[in-house]
Amino acid sequence: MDSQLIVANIRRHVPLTPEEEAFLKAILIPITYRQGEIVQPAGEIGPGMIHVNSGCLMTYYTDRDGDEKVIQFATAGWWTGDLHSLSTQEPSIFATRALADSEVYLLPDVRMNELLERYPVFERYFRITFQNSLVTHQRRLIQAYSFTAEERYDSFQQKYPHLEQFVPLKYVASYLGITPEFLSKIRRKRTTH
Amino acid sequence: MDSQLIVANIRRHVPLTPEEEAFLKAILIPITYRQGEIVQPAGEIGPGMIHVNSGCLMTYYTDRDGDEKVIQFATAGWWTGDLHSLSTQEPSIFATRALADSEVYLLPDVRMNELLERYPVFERYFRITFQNSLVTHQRRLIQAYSFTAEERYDSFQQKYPHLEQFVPLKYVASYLGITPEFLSKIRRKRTTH
DNA sequence: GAAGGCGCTTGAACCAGGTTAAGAAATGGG
DNA sequence: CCCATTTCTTAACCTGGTTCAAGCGCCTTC
Repeated sequence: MDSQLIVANIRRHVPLTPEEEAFLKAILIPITYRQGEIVQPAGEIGPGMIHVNSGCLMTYYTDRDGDEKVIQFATAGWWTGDLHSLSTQEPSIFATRALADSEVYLLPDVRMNELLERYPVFERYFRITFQNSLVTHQRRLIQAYSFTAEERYDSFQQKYPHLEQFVPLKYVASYLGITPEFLSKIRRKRTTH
Repeated sequence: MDSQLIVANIRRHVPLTPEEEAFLKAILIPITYRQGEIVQPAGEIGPGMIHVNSGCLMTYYTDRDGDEKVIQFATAGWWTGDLHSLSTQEPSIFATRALADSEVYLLPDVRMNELLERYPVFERYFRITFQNSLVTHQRRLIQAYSFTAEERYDSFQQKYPHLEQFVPLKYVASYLGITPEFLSKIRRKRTTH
């Protein structure tokens, strides 16, 4: 597996010395998953941050009725991981699963702390990353409250142009906060003009 | 105005040397607002991060229909500020208003960048702060999609036990993503057993 | 102290989206 | 290749929440 993507992504936000880059590469653990495999089960303490190199992961949780509610999709270049579990060391309520064959790098919790302590440039990098992610989450919250399901579907299609082709629609519906049946209605309206 | 609270809040997450503390204090600008005053209008570039020392602010935006949609309330000890406007230097779509007489510290954008460059401990502090805020936002997103309005109202009352007494109910309704009329109905059901 | 103006409530009609159930289409494993 | 399971769609009906319109209490302000 090739660590070009992750290093390039980091360099888009902060400069890295050869030493910093080498240290990062040394602690990253490459893992591959087949479509459908569980990357991280619910109920365990999150092992660390995961960077998607190729493929697609989804993070979800199982609600009171046993339905799987999708929190986010992570495609190439994205970070995922249960931040709450990582900072409190409590078991995660989220699970993560590969929706396609995927290559990821795991940045184990303990190693990440080492990385942050030794090289503050990574504090900066993650500060910026979390800041950006916060903006995205704020926007989704606004959409959840003031857009209709159909508008959210539009915006999903724009944000993830390829996902709809290989992600089961029931997960897309879940991500949008609607039932698969209602997504079906929206899609029919689209195709029949 | 007294900077004990903000320093204590930062110290809960990272250690500060006297020098770091002094520099921070030197660049913070204390401002007070009367109830109802605009802290930050929409359409301007965000001036920086705002830390609430006392009182209460609300951040909202005005949607297509001219309705004010509340994004968040910020009480003593909270940071607020338009992260998107700050990082892109685009005009903010959010406005912030004081819901009660309030004392805040403004950390101006340029000064914040200086602070982060000189003292990486603040990169760490904000990394942790944004990380925690991300967890909160994730949770609200889950609530928006899988809780009923009534459950969201419960959780609002737990999170902000005092707010309901002095915040106009129409803003509470907006924060919950419902109309004032429907909040009224929920409340009636509560009081009449 | 009358006249607004604003925030809150009420009720009735209405709609976006959910529920249930059943069939059609796709997927996958032996 | 075929059967079993899962996923997707359709349709009829249901409900949480909205919209609209009116009334009420409580500040202002003249």
